[in-house]
Amino acid sequence: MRESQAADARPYHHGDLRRALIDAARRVLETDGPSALSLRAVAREAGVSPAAPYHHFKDKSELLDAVGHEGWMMLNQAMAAAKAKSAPGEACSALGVAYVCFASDNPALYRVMYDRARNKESLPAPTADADTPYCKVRQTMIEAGADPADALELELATTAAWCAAHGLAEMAGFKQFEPLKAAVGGELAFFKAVFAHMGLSPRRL
Amino acid sequence: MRESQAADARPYHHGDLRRALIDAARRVLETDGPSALSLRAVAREAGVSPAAPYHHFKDKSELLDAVGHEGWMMLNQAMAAAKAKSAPGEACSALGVAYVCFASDNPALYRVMYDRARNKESLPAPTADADTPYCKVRQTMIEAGADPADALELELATTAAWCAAHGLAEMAGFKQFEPLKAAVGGELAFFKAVFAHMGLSPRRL
DNA sequence: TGTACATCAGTGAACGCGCGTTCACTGATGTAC
DNA sequence: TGTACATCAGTGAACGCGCGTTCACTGATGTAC
Repeated sequence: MRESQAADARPYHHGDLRRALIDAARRVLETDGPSALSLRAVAREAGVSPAAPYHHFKDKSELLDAVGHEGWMMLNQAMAAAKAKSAPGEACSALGVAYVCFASDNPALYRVMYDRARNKESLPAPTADADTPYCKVRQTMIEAGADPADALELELATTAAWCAAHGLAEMAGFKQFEPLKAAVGGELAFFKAVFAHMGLSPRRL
Repeated sequence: MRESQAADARPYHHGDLRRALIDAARRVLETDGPSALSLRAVAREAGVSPAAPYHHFKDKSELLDAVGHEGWMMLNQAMAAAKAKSAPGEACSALGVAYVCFASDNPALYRVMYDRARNKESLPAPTADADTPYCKVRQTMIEAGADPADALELELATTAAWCAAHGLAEMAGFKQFEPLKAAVGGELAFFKAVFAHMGLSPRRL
C-alpha cells in the first residue's frame, strides 16, 4: 500500500508541466481576465509551486509568449477550418467571420495575443513549417482574384481586411452594440452585416 | 526674506492638483507606457505625496477614468477640427484620418481610453452638453448622404467605419507595416490608402 | 484691520498584499556496468 | 536483474519591490465678528 500509487495522487514529476502551465494560463485568463495572468497564479492553477515554471520558461515573459503563440496557432487553425468548408467565392468573408468569432469566444486570450505582438512590435511571422493568419488572408485575396504581381495593392487590401476584422473583433465585446446585434439577428449576422459595409474582399483592386 | 515666497518654491496648496494629476498621468503614459500608470507614479510625477490624490479622486480607478475621459475629449476635439476644415464630400474620410492620427500620436493614452471603455463595456455616451466621437461619425454619415430614417443601416455603416478606424489605429504601431507605409509615401498616405480599401463613407448604403 | 476658529488640502509613515525571482534542497528517473 | 550514481524536475522558504490605501497630523486658507 505504501508503495502503490493511489489513483488520484499526483506523481512528483508532472510529465508535461510546460503544456499544463499553458493550459492553466488559459484557464486563468478566461476565469479572471488578462490582468490576473501572473506567473504565480498560473503555477497555482496548475497545482505546482511558484518556482516550478522556471524549469520550463526562462521568465514570466517567455511563459506569456508561449500563451500568445498558442493563441495565434489556434486562430490559424480556426481560420483554416473555416476556409476549407466555405462556399466558393466566400472564402474571404469566411475568414473574416472566423477571425471575429475566435476573438469573441476567447476575448482574454485574444488580448494577450496582441499584447505580446505589440511587445515585439510585429504580428507573428511565418516559418518554414507554418503560415500565419495574416498570410492566410493574403493568400485568400489572391485566390479571390487579386493580382499577386501587384504587391502594393495586394498588401494594402490584405491590411485593410485585417484592420477591419481586428476593429470589429474589439468592438464585439461592447454592450452598447447589443441592440444592433439583436436587430440584425444575432452576433454572427452582426459580424456579416458590418463586414458587408467594409471591404474584406479584393473587389476594389 | 523669510516671509517672501521664493519664485521656484511650490506653495503648500497646489491650486489645481486634480488637473496637475491628469497632466502628470499623461506624461507618465507617454514616457513609460500604460503599464507604468500607477497612482503612486502619477503622484510622484506631480511632485506630491502618494496620499494627496485621494483628496481629488476616490481611488485609482477614478483617476484612470478621468485620464480616459480627457483622452476621449481630446479625440472629439481633434475630429471636430478635422471635419471643420475638410473639403466638401471629404468629411468622412477626414474624420477617419483624424481618428487614426490621434491614436498614432497618443498611443498610450489611446490604450487607456479603450481599457477604461472596456471596463464599462461601453464607449463614452453623449451628454446634454457634448457629443462623442462615435456620434460625430454617425452625424457625418448622414451629412454624406445616409438616410437618417433607416436607423439600422445608419448604425451599421457607422459601426463599420468605427471598426475600420480602430483596427487601423491599432495596426499603425506595428513595425511590420513600415515598408508598406514607406512604399505609399508616409504614414498619412498609408492611412488614406487603407481606408480606400474599406468603407468609411456611406456609399454602400 | 485684527483675531479666533473651522475647513481644506497637503504630508509622511505605515499597513498588508501579491508579485517575480533565487536558492538550497530533495524526490524521482534513467543509465552504465 | 541489481546497484551506484548523475541528472532532472519538483519543493518551500525567503528576498526585495512597488503597489493601493489608511491614518493621524499640520500648514494654509477663508470666514465671522
